[in-house]
Amino acid sequence: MATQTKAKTTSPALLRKERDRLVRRSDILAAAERVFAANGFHETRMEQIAQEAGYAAGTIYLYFADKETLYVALFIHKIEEMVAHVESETAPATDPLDGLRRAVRAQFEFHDRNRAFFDLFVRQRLHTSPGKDDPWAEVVSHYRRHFKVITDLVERAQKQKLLRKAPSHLLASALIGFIIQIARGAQREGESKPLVGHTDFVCDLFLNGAT
Amino acid sequence: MATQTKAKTTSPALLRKERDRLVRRSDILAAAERVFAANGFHETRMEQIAQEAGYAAGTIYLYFADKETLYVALFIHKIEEMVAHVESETAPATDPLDGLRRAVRAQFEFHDRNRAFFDLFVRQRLHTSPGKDDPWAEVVSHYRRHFKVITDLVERAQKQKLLRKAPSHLLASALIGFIIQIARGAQREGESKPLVGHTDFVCDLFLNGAT
DNA sequence: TGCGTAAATGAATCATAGTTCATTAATTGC
DNA sequence: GCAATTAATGAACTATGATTCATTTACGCA
Repeated sequence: MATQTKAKTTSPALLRKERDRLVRRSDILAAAERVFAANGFHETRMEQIAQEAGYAAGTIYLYFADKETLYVALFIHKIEEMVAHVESETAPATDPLDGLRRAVRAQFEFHDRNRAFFDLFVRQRLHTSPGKDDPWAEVVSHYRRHFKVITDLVERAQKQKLLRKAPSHLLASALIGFIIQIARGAQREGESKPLVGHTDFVCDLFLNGAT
Repeated sequence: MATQTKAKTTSPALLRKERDRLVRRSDILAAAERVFAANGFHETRMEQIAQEAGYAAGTIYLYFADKETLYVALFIHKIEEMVAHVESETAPATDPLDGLRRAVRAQFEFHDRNRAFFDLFVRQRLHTSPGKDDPWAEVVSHYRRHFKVITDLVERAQKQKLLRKAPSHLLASALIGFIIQIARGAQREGESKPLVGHTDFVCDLFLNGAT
């Protein structure tokens, strides 16, 4: 095989090993997502995750240091997915308001595809006590990226006088808060209709008010 | 003793007993509030609550059946407090829009006085799996009362053509979602300014939109 | 086909906290 | 003041579940 073509790394079928390992890691992460999303962190047993992934309990520890590490890894993975989705859906926007509409839709889409996880996400404590090197600090910084996508759109809209003058983070909060609240309401009342259908209403209300 | 003056109940200084017991119960509840609010349910040790209340660990069990019962009791107590506050502040309103403004202010006030608990509250899972007699079902019904205060105001405003035609629960969600999101943002960024200051902005944005 | 390495297993370990309850202290009525 | 009743204590008991690790199994390579 054309393996060690160049330097020290790039082993032969050792790459396959590496890749397989990542695949298995992903499988565990996927199983963890299902179980954590259904039951929350504390109510989830490592045993359940292992079972869901088709492994024995001990095996998970070959891939993740401990339960919390696994949980944080899952969070970061999912937030990245969410941000990526919103960013890519937003990219083709013709103007900032179109961008906001796309962001709202993308947000609802992610939601509809990740009901249980999203609930976990919005219920996560997002303020880390400064001082210790809390693994959650990383999650918070990812969360900020998500928030920033919206804030940036708001700011661009403001520059073009499409939105009123006001602290952009407050306008962004209004929009995001509304989305989350609708989602949680639907969850609480056990509704199963997709949420994307609310996109236009949300945008209209946000832009024009309830009057 | 002038005990059975009339019928069966109303004992002499047995009433004092009863009252004292309730006071001690309240003390424990207050201690529980501080500790739960600071650390969340799972991270809170019964030992801590006992200490905070100035009792030994076992004593709590003379007043509450177990940890969850205590937690639920606290929740119900606080939500009642919140609803009562919002209702009483809303009552003197001259018209539905004034009522909404008062509700927003009252909500922020409660917030400012109960930061930590409020965070606990908004992060609580509010959808109970139907089937079992989950003690949380009671909490959810209390939550609904809170939500209903806003919804009713919205509906009255709609009847008077002060607000657009739209499902009242969605308009209410917009308003509540915005309030919650602002509060969480402040918490996340460690801001300590009171939130009541946002009242006018929130109302204006809700009524007139971001344009 | 057989050996050496890497991966998986799952029973055993260990730690943590919720809860109990025999004992002690306080309070009340006579 | 002194039993009797009630409340508080906190050490001990349990249950639970995360994590470890000695053992087994599977796999890659010659």
